[in-house]
Amino acid sequence: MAKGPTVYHVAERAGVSIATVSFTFRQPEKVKASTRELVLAAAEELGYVPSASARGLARGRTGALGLFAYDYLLDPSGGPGQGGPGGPGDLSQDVDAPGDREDGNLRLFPLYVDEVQRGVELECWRRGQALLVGGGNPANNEAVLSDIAGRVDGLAVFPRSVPVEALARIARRIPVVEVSESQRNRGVDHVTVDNASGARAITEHLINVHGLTDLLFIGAMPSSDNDERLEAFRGALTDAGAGLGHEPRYPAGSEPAVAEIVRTICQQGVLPQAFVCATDQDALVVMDVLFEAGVAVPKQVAVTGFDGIAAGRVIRPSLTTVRQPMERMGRTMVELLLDRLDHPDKPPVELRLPVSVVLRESCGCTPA
Amino acid sequence: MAKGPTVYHVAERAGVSIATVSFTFRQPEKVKASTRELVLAAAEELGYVPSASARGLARGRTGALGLFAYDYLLDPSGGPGQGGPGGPGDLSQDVDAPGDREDGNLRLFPLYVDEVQRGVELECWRRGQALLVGGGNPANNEAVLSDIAGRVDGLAVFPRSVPVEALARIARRIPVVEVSESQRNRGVDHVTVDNASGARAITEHLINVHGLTDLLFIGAMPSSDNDERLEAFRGALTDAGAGLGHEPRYPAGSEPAVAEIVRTICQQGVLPQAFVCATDQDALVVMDVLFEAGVAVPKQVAVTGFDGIAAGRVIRPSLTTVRQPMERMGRTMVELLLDRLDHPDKPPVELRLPVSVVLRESCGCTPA
DNA sequence: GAAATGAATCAAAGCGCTTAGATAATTCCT
DNA sequence: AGGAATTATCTAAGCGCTTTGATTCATTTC
Repeated sequence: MAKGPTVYHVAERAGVSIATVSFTFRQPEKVKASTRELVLAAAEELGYVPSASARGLARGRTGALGLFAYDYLLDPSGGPGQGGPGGPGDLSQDVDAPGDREDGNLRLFPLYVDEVQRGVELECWRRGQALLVGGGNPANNEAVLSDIAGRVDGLAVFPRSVPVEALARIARRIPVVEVSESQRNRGVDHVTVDNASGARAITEHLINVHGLTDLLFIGAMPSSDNDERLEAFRGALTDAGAGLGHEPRYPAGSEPAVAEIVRTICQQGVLPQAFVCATDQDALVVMDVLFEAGVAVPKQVAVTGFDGIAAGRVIRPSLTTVRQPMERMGRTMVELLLDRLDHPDKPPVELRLPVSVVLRESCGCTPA
Repeated sequence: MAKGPTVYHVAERAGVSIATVSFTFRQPEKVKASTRELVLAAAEELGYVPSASARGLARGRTGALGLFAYDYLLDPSGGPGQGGPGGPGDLSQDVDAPGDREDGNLRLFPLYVDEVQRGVELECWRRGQALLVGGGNPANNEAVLSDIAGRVDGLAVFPRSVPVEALARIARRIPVVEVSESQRNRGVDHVTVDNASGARAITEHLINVHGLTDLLFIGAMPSSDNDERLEAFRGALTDAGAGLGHEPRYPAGSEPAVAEIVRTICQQGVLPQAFVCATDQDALVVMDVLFEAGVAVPKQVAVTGFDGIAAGRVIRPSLTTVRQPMERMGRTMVELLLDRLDHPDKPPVELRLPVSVVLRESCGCTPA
């Protein structure tokens, strides 16, 4: 590509100074209409496109926001450096009809994070904000993160995608907002959901509507969200006067570990009345194993999830779950970031968004 | 945010020149190991994050690729400035269980473009490439586009998201790759699929396997892809010695127009044996209307689509279609872009990727 | 031990834009 | 008409980094 035209070329062509060219684009009202036309025409003829690098350097702001989107599907361990592959491989078979796999790469899409990402994108677009979407790369995660940080004015990150120290380092330079994980990274803004209410509501539903009291809580990865859900689960059980027939099996450590636990339970024939899963993904794993073991859901055992991912309404039986407002969460992250840019000194924000219980088939309800 | 540390600060702290600092990050092997440690330590302590703006300006490259992703769901007319909202509103009800709507904003996700976008992202991440995802905004589309163009070294665009002239203007500065629309924008690289083979194969399937000959081709938006599909459809019919019992209803102009046409056909009781739709989205509209009209698919009439979007395997009956390798297409776009950066003078490339027929329920087949 | 060779570091010139502050061109009054 | 008050434009100083060519330092060779 021939090096493109710059302000200098446009200025010369229009017979004005480079300052006027700049003003024409950044503060049109400061330039006399006739001059503006001149400059615009020159720019048009030359095919001038302002360099964002130069602008960013001069202004001290890049004008873009960043999203660090670790790919949980490539590395289902729940985060970088926490374990190897080996995850929802066979699981996706339930969802994707055979032959629908893309290049042999089984994928379960969109996931929770994907929908949040969608929200971030939509909100940025709505505001005409440039958005840099960075990808976690199991290998050189930190390098990528640092690269992105150097390109943006604010950064949105997903839970456990980044080591705390690295995040803290970035947060010293630019605003950072994290979704979930309210406990960690106390210096940065957070967007979370009301895990407690959700978990309590769905547990009480199982108890009150379906008359189930022997419930087992299970989940693969530890996180503050999951901790809160377990806590509320316990609370609901206690309040209902029901004991813990089955001890929670959380954190199981990984999805294969969850599968193994459920498999063992099936073999020993000590099924609970319901599996209350920490996340939808966990629930999918559980249902997968139950299916293999010939255990009928919800007839023999109920299953519930948490998140509201798309796959949950696709599988049979469809998954009763607690839905997070994922798109809204993404949008909110953008709002917080932009707000923080204007008010760097406001104390850290932690927004909790409401959730809603979605009753489907897996708990025994039959939706319309 | 306090203005962050720069090369100058790091250099001073480490007792070297700024050049050495730069070398430490860009060409580590040129710097003596001991010096490197010194610099790295200083950078670490200071929390130094290199400015991408400055680097970009100095190097003449931003180091990022761009994706211009017009949101077809916000504006289902198929492109900016082609019509208002009003589209798959009720349609998504088939897919989303009630209560699953997000903030009243019915969404059908992921769409064709979303999956291609996914491919672009994954490939960029894999290569550690920064990716700027720009959003089309029905209002100031061109401004946004220009802004993005100024931020990246290469741009991937979706069909009909950008007026030809605007695209041409950009393409003079940086490499551009477009997905589909092989006819337009002849100066830029293209990634397309073998529309003809796909359309022919699925048509022949209807004819040979299901013995249907009275087929109606229908689609909302005109595009070179759809043109090719219609062409192949006609060819298959001719070769089979079957006439056109029903004239193609393409381009219908919009999704509501498609719905209207099908509705009329139902009322007049002149149903074809099958609706061969230009896209999956068209097929979903068709099936939606047929359902309302009480026409059984595939019993009374078969329906086929083209694209292979996720929704197609979710609805009942599931949609027989021609699957495009969407993720691969996205990945290919990135490859082309990077390749083009190294070889600016190679003649324009047009890659055609193969497609595959996916037989599901809507044609009368019953997949495993 | 001096010259020659190679390695490591540095000085300095931009990259294309923004934006004070200075200057020039208009407009408004009296 | 002449000067004050505006308005429009320009001059010039960076913004933080990369990179060439020069310089310095360390090592090798005769």
